[in-house]
Amino acid sequence: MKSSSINLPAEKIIKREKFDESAFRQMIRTMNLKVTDQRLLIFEALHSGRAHVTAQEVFEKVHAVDGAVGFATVYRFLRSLTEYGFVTEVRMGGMSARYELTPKRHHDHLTCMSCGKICEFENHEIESLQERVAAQFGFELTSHVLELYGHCRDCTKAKLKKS
Amino acid sequence: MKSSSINLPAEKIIKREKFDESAFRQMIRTMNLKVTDQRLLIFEALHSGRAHVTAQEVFEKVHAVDGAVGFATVYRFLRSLTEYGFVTEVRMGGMSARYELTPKRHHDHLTCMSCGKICEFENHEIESLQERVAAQFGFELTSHVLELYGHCRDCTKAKLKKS
DNA sequence: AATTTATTTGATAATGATTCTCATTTATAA
DNA sequence: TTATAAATGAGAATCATTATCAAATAAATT
Repeated sequence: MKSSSINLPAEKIIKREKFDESAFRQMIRTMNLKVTDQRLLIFEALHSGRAHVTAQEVFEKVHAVDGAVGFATVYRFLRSLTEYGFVTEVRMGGMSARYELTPKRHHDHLTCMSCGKICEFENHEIESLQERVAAQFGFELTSHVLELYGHCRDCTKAKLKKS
Repeated sequence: MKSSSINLPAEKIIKREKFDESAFRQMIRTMNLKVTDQRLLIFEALHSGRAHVTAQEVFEKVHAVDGAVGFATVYRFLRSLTEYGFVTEVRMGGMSARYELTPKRHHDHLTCMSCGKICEFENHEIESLQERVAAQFGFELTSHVLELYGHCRDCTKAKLKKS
């Protein structure tokens, strides 16, 4: 899909906790799945580098380590992880899904349409207003998607300079 | 895509203004496009029936009137309309895009995951909190997606009765 | 350690949504 | 009425994702 959407360029690598293999093994067992090298590699790929990756990107990282791993395995496992909530799926427009290890704290995203930078934020006021809206309509809320799009300071400046 | 997502069933038909062909002709000219029967049919399809339709659904409605109209024409025109903002694209998870004639007032959606009902709402407090968040990160906001998911009163009741 | 068995895997085909191609048709400006 | 750039429709192409299935393997059991 070439489409109207932006193509995300590099994103800053975020500082992250040390890779804890045994924790991942535990998660896999929690899902009633078997611990395999492929699955550990997928976890490793999710854990290092940029926070929001496509299945394709995960595949490429895993493939670089073990060229025998196939697409299907990556997609399959990402799906399981998403179903169990260990991984969160983020979608922007019609682009391919991006995945991240579910963060401890819930957060939403603010994306720069120029450079692709993604900022994470949490805002309790917004959350509770959402609950209120749902209640007004008699809904029980199960989840939500809040994605903000705009231009970051650097890109706004850069654009001004050009014109 | 069978996937994890729900398949939207029927949605209440919303009361809408009278179909105004000349207004649509005007919009087409504004886009620097030519007025064709196909395009008027597509407008007609968007204007009547449920508010949020897929390209496929639009195609079927148009096709029922004129069996000669093709997919491509529908997709192409929906894209133009979306680019010019006359139509708004709504996406839920990995499902196919749904389109609606851009409403006069901006609004967001609250969707029932059981029956597919879509409620529209607007909440200025949420909007301005979004602006505040963006400002905190030095972003200029251009757009946002806020989709709430849950279960409507009827479906919640129905589920309770079953168990 | 060897055996068993249900899972998992990878290659590849299939799918579904959407876009592209291109020869033909058509709206509209002149 | 004509000229011509734009629009159309049929079908191929693409892209992300999922399904299929025979071969490989984790882990429970002997």
